[in-house]
Amino acid sequence: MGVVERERQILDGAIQFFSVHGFNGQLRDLAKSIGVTHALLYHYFPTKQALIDRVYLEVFEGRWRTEWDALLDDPDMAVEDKLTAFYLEYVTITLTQEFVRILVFSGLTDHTITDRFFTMLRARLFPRLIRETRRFRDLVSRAKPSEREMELLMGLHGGFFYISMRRWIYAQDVYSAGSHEGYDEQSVRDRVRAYLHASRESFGAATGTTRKRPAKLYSTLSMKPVRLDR
Amino acid sequence: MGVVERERQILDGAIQFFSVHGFNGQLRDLAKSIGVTHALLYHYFPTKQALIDRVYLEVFEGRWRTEWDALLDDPDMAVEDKLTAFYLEYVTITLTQEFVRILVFSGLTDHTITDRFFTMLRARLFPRLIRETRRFRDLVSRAKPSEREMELLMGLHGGFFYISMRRWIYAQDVYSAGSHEGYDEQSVRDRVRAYLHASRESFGAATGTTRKRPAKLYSTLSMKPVRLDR
DNA sequence: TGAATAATTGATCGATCGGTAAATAGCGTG
DNA sequence: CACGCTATTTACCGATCGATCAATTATTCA
Repeated sequence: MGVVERERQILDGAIQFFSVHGFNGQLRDLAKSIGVTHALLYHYFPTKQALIDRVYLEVFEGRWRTEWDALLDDPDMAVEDKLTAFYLEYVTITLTQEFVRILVFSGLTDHTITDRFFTMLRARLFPRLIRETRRFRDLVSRAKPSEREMELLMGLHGGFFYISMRRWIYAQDVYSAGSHEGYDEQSVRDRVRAYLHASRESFGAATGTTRKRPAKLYSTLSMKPVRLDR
Repeated sequence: MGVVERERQILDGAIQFFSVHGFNGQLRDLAKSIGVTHALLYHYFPTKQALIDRVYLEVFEGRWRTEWDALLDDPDMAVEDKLTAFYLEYVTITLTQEFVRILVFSGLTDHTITDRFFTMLRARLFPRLIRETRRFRDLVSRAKPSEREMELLMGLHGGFFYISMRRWIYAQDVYSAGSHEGYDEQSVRDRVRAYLHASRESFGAATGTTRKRPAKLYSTLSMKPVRLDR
């Protein structure tokens, strides 16, 4: 077998294997699951740690779709539809078995992958969600989100993460009677609406230094490529 | 040292140790953290697995406060206050570092503790929360919750679980500027309100076989000790 | 105090597991 | 076919780790 295919095969096998057995899993067992001897692994990866690092890299990279930036920045889309569409994809594409389990394994030991992942969420996702949430209540502001604001968002986000916890960590059979084999759109929408309306109720009108704009005008106004605050 | 104190000491040390290092942690290291030799552990526990089983038992039992049954069944308390009070305690009392980390370690390998814990939640907590949610929308029904109804609830519940995920698995510093050192009451209330109002909006009025009662009457009517459906 | 008993340790075994290296099988090329 | 190179395996090393047990220290009690 060619060196590149074999490496690919080992990597895929390792992702699958480690996501199930954790990084304490034996290389001999991993090799057996691929159908080779454990000594062969050392032909492609110098140490176990090097293999683990590659696994980290593989499951992490490309986990965020660049289209999501555009989706979340789209000024013509209703906030509710946008968040619903996003989380529907996020749950099925990002929160896969391998990713979630490896993320949690990582979180329990070294925090290499969790730290990187959360840094990314804080940079690319949360500011956009906060901005859209404010937009939903006809408010435009670049002010740093209050902790209360963030916690409400974390409630939404964590609720979705919990779906994959139940699925891939606790091995529960999760509701999936929805349309496409993934999670049910209606349930995503329910949660998004709950969140948005609660936000409106809790933080309702703009005061002080924040500016308020009519919804109609704002929603058709092309948003500048938003500088993601910190 | 007396046999009972030593066993207690080993058990406490084991809970702490395993919650940090997982169950692959070496008995020699555990023993060192206690200040004894690893051979001594075998004087109190026949095998490593036996010790692990006791650890499972210890962290699991008493994790659910019996007062919570009464709290959730209290007919005179407003639903919003009740859920807020409950989750505020739940997050600080149940979702401790040792418990959450051991729960997750268990979930990643054998599912002994997660299965038991979820069985308990499904028996003691979720039916009560569904009942109270329905009560909030002036509805009394023993009908099996629809999957949509359950998923909305899972969104709330999972959001709270996510707090301890961030804290104890991902080692993020979580919002805790609230009153008592635990989680902030306002943020709990925000989420509970979001959930309850979304429930009212989504499932609003009673139809078909379900019965509807005036809120006033219902809220002062002493609820029979509720049979927890399955 | 001293013998009996309990608590604790040190030494050791055997299996596991990451890593190494020599031997072998497979394969392309002149 | 033979040569050379790569892919793969077999055998082995050394450290780790659960488990055992005889030896040693502490404790109890007559």
